[in-house]
Amino acid sequence: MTRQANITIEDVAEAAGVSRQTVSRVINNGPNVKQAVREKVEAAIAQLGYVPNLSARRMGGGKSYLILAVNDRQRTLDNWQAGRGNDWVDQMLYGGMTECEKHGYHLVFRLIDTDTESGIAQLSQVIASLRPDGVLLTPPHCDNEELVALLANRSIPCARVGQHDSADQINVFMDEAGAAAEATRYLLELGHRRLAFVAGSPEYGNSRRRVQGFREVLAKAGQPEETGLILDGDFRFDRAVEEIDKALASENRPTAIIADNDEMAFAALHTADRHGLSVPEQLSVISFEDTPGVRFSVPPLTAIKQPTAQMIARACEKLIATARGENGSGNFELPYELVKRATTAPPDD
Amino acid sequence: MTRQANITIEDVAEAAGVSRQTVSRVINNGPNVKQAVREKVEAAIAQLGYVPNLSARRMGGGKSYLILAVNDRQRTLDNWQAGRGNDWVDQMLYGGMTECEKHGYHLVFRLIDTDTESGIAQLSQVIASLRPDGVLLTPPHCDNEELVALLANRSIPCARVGQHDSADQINVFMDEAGAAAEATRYLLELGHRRLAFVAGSPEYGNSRRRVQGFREVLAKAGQPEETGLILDGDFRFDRAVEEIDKALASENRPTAIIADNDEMAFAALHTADRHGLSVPEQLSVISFEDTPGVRFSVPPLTAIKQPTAQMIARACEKLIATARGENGSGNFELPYELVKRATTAPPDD
DNA sequence: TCACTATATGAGAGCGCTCACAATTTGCCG
DNA sequence: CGGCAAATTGTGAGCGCTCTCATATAGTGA
Repeated sequence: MTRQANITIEDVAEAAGVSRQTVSRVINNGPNVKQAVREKVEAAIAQLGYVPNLSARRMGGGKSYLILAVNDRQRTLDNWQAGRGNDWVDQMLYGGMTECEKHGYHLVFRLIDTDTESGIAQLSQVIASLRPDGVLLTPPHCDNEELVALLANRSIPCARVGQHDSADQINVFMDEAGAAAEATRYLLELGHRRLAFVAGSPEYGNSRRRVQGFREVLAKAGQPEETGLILDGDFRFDRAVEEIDKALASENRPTAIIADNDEMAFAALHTADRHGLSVPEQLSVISFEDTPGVRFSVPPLTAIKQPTAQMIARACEKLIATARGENGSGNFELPYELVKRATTAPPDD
Repeated sequence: MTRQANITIEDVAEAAGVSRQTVSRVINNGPNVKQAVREKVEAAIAQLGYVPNLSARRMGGGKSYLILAVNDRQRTLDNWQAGRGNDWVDQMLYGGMTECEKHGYHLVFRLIDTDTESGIAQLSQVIASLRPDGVLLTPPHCDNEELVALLANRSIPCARVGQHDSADQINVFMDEAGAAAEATRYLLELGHRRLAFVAGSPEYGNSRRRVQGFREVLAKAGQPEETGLILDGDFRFDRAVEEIDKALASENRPTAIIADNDEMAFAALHTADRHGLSVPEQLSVISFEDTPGVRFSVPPLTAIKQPTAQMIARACEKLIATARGENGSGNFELPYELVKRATTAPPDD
C-alpha cells in the first residue's frame, strides 16, 4: 500500500521522462505515441499506481466518465418504502454497473419525478452538477419528449430503454406487444376462453403496447369482446388484489390471468387462494417478470422473461460509444422469452 | 428552459454585481456575508438557474459531494445473475439515496471483492478516481480492517454498517445477537424444543453474532446441546434447501427453523412443502428479513425486521456531517423488531 | 540529397471552482 | 472624532487534467 496520497499525471510524466501530454495520450489510448514510449509510460503508471482524477479530467474539457441512469421516482420510492423489492431497479443496476465498469465508467443512479415540470427541474439540476457523458431514460421517462429535448439541447447523448423507433437516438426495447400476444395465444391454445389482463398503467408505453397485443390476438382469433377483460392494476399489489377480487367474484370469472408485472401476478395467486381457487387447476396465471425471482414463488410462475439487464447494458454500451464519438445510435430490439412453469394449465371446467 | 449551456459562478457574480468569492460563500452557506448581498446573489442564482459544477468544486480543493457506498461484489452479482432480488441492496439505495439527496450529495454505488487483495486494489482505484467525501462499508467489508486502514490512510471518512464499537469511527448497527435471542426465546415459549438455525456465513460478523445469540438463549434456558442445530446455508437458497432437507429427513427433525435471511426462509418453506409438512402447524419458520417483501409470501413470514434503510441513511448522514468538519463519529444502534406473522405456532406433536 | 509530408512530442492556456490572503468597509470605544 | 478590531468583500493562485497549437523528428519520393 503506497502512502503517497495524490499521484498526478505530472508525477507519471516525470517518472517516465516525458511530458504531461504524452501521458495523457497514453491513458486515453490516443494515437501518435511510439510503442516504446507507451510502454515506458505504462510501466510508470503501474509502478506509481496512478489513477486519473475524474474531476480533473472533466475540468480539462474531457469526459466525465459518468453515466446517469434515471428511473421513475414515485414508483421506485413507493416500492422501497412499502418494502417491496424493486426487481427492475436491481436488474437495471446489474446491467448498468457491469457494463459501465467494463469501460472504466461509473454509473450514477437517480430518481426523477414523472411530473414533467419537476422532472425537468430535477434532471437539469443533476446534469448541470454532474455533467454526465450520457443519460439513460427508462419507462416512463423514455416516453417524455421534453426530457429528451432538454438533453439534446445540452448535447448530452441519451438512451431510451423501452422506447421504440424514435428517430436519431439510442433506443433499446423488446417486442412488448408480441410478448403479450404470445402469452395470450398460449392460453387460448390451452383452451382458455375467459381471459383477464391486469394492466399496469397507461402512462407507460410498454403497458399500452401489451394491452394492444393481448387485444389483437383475441380479435384475430375471432373471440367475442368479453373474452378479454382488461383490469387496471397500476402495477401495484393492493390495487391488483381489488380488481382481481371483483373479477373472480363475477359469474363468468376468468380462468386465466396475465399480469403486467410480478407483483400483480402475486396478487393473482393471493386472491385465488382467498377465493379457494387452486392454481393452475382452476386459474392460470402468467406474469411479465422483471426478474426470475418469481421462480421461488409457490407454485413457480409462468412468465414472460424480460431482458432488463441486457437492455440497460446495451444502452450503456451505446451511450459510451457515442461519448467516444462513435455514433452508437440506432434501434436495438432484444429477445424476450415465455418461460412455462407451474401456474398454467388447461382450464378445469 | 434556458438555452445557455454553461452558467458559471462568474456569470452569477456579474449578474449580482459581486465577486466570485462572494457567490461561493453564498452557495456554501459561509459566514460573513451581509444579508442584503446574500439575497441579491440568491436572486441571481435563481434567475440564471445556476448549479455549481461538481468537478470544479472538487478541483478547487473543496468537497466532491460524492458518497461511495460499497457492497459485497460476488454475493450481489450472484443474486442479480440468478435473478434473485437484492433486497439488501434495494434498502441500501433507498436509505442512501434519499439521505444524500437531502444534503445535495450524490450516492455512487460500487461492488468490491471480499478477497482482501483485490478489494484493496478496487477500492483504492475507485477512491483515487472519484475522490468521494466519504465511504460507506457494509458487511462483510465493514469487518475488514485493511480497507478501513486504507481509507484512514487517505483520510477519507468511513462509516461501517453492521460493525459494533470499533474505535473512533462511524459505526451503525443493530443488536444482532439480541434479535436472534428474541426469536429463539419466542420459539421456546411456543413450546418448541428442537430448533434449527440456518446460518449465513461465518465470514459475516453479523451472522456469527446471531448464531451466538441463538446458542446463548438455549444454554441459559438449560436446554441440552442437541436442542439447537446449526445449519450452514451460506445465505443461499439452494444451499439452504440441501441442509434443511437433511435436517427434516432426520429422525428428530426440528419443529422450528430460524433462517439468517429471507431467501433461506423461503428455502425452508419450499423444503417443508416437499416433505409434506405444513407451515406453521408442523414447522415454524422465522426469518431475518432484509425487506418486508416477505409479507407477500404464502404464508406471510414471521421475521426479524432489520432497519437496513435507516442504518444506511444514518451512516450517510454522519459521513456528510464529518465531511463538513462536524465530527459525526460514534456508535449508533438502531432498533430491530420481531414481526409475528403466520409462519409460527406451537409445535404439533 | 533536399524539399515536403506524416508522425511524434511538448508548451501554454484554461476549464470553474475554492483556497489563503490582502483590501476594504463597518462598528464601537474612549 | 481618531483609531483599532471585527466584519465583509475582493484578488491571485492553483487544483489536475485535456484542449489547441507549435515544435521536433521520421519517412517519403524526385
